[in-house]
Amino acid sequence: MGELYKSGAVFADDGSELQFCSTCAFGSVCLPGGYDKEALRALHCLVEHVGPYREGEYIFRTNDPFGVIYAVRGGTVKTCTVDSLGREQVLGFYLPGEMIGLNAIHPERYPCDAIALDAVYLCRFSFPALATVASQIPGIQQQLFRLLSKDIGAASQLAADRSAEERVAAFLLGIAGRFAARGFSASGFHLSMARTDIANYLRLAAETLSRVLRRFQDQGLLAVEGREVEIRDPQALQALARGA
Amino acid sequence: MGELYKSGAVFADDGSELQFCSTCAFGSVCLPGGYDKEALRALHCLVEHVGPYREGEYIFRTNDPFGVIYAVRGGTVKTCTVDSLGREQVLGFYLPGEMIGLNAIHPERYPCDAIALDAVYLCRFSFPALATVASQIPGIQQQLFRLLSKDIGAASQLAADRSAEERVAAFLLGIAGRFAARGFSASGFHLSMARTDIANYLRLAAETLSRVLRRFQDQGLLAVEGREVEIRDPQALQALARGA
DNA sequence: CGAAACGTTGAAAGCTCTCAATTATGGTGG
DNA sequence: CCACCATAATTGAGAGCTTTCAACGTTTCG
Repeated sequence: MGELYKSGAVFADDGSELQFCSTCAFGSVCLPGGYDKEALRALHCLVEHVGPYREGEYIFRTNDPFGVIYAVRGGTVKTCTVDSLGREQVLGFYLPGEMIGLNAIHPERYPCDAIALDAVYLCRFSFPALATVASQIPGIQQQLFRLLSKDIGAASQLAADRSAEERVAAFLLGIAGRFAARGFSASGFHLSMARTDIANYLRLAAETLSRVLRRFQDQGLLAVEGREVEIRDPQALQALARGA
Repeated sequence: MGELYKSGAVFADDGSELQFCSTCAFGSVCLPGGYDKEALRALHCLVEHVGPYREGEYIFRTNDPFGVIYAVRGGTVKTCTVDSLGREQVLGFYLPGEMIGLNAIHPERYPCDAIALDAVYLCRFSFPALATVASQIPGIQQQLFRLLSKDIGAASQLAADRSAEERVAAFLLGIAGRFAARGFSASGFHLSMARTDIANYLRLAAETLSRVLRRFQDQGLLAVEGREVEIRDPQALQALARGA
């Protein structure tokens, strides 16, 4: 439930802590199997577990002053902006293990809203504190650089000029890959976001997305029932995603 | 000219060095007026001035192993990818003071080509060395985080779903702002990139860009002669960029 | 059960693209 | 210095993909 500030003393109860970390963006530097025990302790010292946020709840809002970043521990988050005409633009979806708020470092304010799509649990890191730790532990600094760099790539990917089919295929494969990376099935999964959100994220009309999904189903590439997706022909989808 | 490795001893001849730095992405932490003399020395110690690259020359290529990032010292650089079907996608244009290569940290390979659009001079930083300095000098680490975060914002901006007119208006104002930030005129400037590149960057056909520019001229919003641009009605452009 | 939100399907309109032709522009060689 | 070619930019017309508008089916939940 509520928000628990984790003091340094918390290291004792390792069990559950490490569970969380196994899916976290800092997992690689943070896990006990890893060689950097020191990093582990430092991180655990400054992390706060927060949540659950319920569906529709805001984690932060556009223009909130920046101070913390989050790792998703459970659930799904979407980030989005609303422009001056009131048009919403979904910027990203975040699954367990992924990081939110990195795009706020520069403007020093969150440049988007972050909204829970289901029950969401997060790890919260004070960014100044994290930066301090990062300057002492190279692995953590490195990981932050990597995460930031990765987000540039993700945004560039989204900006690519591609057809509706390419976008949808790439999106589904992307989600599948991210689930797979966390040990879930890459062929069958549940989408926790609405069609409208997916369509908006892909810069398509909801109707277009619907039609593309139907076409893919008719071609036997996948099966969709509501928010349940089963990928039947990853090869073909891959080809489509690359622009076949 | 050739590439000069700057040893620590170089600090002596300050004049020209500081000239360069005044337009560099590290200017704020690096300039002598700033409070961090130490940062200045550390950076000067590991920077290499390289160039000129001539128009069309590659600074790095897709899949080159990552090792260095660059600050543009003079000239203009474009970055772009070429997808499996041979379609080019311009990712960005970089003016003096801006940083290239940050999106290569994560994949550990450059995910794009970087090509000189005119005579280009760069400052080259070994990234590992820079990271080491960053862990010793908080201001530099902070600046790197900022630069990375800023690039996420830039890429997201590009990914936004906007009409041709919105894109073109925003692009021109963006360039104007970046020139202005460096002390040049924001109302009149020279574009060092071809129409095709601009169009591609904006995810438009070259013909569409041409038509939008004509429309803007006919409406008295700007004057274009070849690559010379004069912004006549920034207000109106701003309104268009926001989606009027 | 019924309202409301969500998702799908159909038809028509629109914006942008593609194709084609024409006009500049720039560099090269005579 | 001018002719000439190659490249870049502009303009026009038609096609196409995606969007918009509208209606209908479905699911959720009070």
